[in-house]
Amino acid sequence: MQEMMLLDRRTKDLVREYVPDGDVLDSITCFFGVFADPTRVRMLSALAISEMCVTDLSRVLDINQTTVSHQLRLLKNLGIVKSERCGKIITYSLVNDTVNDVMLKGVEFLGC
Amino acid sequence: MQEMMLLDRRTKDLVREYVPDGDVLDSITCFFGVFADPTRVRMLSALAISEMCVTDLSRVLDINQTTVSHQLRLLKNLGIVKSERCGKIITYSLVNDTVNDVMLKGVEFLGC
DNA sequence: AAGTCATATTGACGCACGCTCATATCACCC
DNA sequence: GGGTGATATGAGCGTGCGTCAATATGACTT
Repeated sequence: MQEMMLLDRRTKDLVREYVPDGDVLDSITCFFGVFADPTRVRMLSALAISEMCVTDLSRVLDINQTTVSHQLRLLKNLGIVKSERCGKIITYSLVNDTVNDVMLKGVEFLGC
Repeated sequence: MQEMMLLDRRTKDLVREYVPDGDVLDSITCFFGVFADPTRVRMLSALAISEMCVTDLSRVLDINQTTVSHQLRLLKNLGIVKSERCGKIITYSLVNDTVNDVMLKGVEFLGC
């Protein structure tokens, strides 16, 4: 009935200090979950090229308008995209470049 | 019955050229999906501190051994972690630093 | 005010995924 | 070979989530 760990005390302390948990962990998983869906990745990649309105996104990517609207609201709530109304057209764009950097980091790892 | 797009032809071409699809898109979403789960993020954060065996990971993070083993297999299949057997102990570690970089990029965006 | 286009909302459905339990395999030591 | 600790596997379960259809709201034009 052994219950020793191979880990030394110092490593254990580092783990307890640096491994995220609670709200921080939630934020992290939630953030990366954004890029775990093909529809959102395509939308964000498109927005990285140019700001766009809902209808154009829907047409150029061939995704249902309802779905695009749905996902844009989600992305906006997470502070990843912003919107600007101009008459009846609402244009969406990335809040900043960090989001695109993250995607590129992923592509870098994948080597494609 | 309008069906004009606001997008110019050039932007449309860029979208068709640069927005990922097919296998590349699958790889991307699959990769980021790894970080969309709290258990995996905790495991990877721990492995970023030090290589570890299954049991230690399980104990130091308070996660069922079975769950740890399942997730490690998944991470190994994706080329994110590697393992080295030494007797009956199998030590797992990150394949390279890029994975940790990705997590840090996420944290950078979140500002926490 | 009516018509049309742009966008948003709601609800229902289906599916993928992570967790857990039970069990199996593997390696070491006496 | 039997016992024990370490790791892996497989099946079942619950649930969260993305999509779509239908509908609603909003804004402009004539």
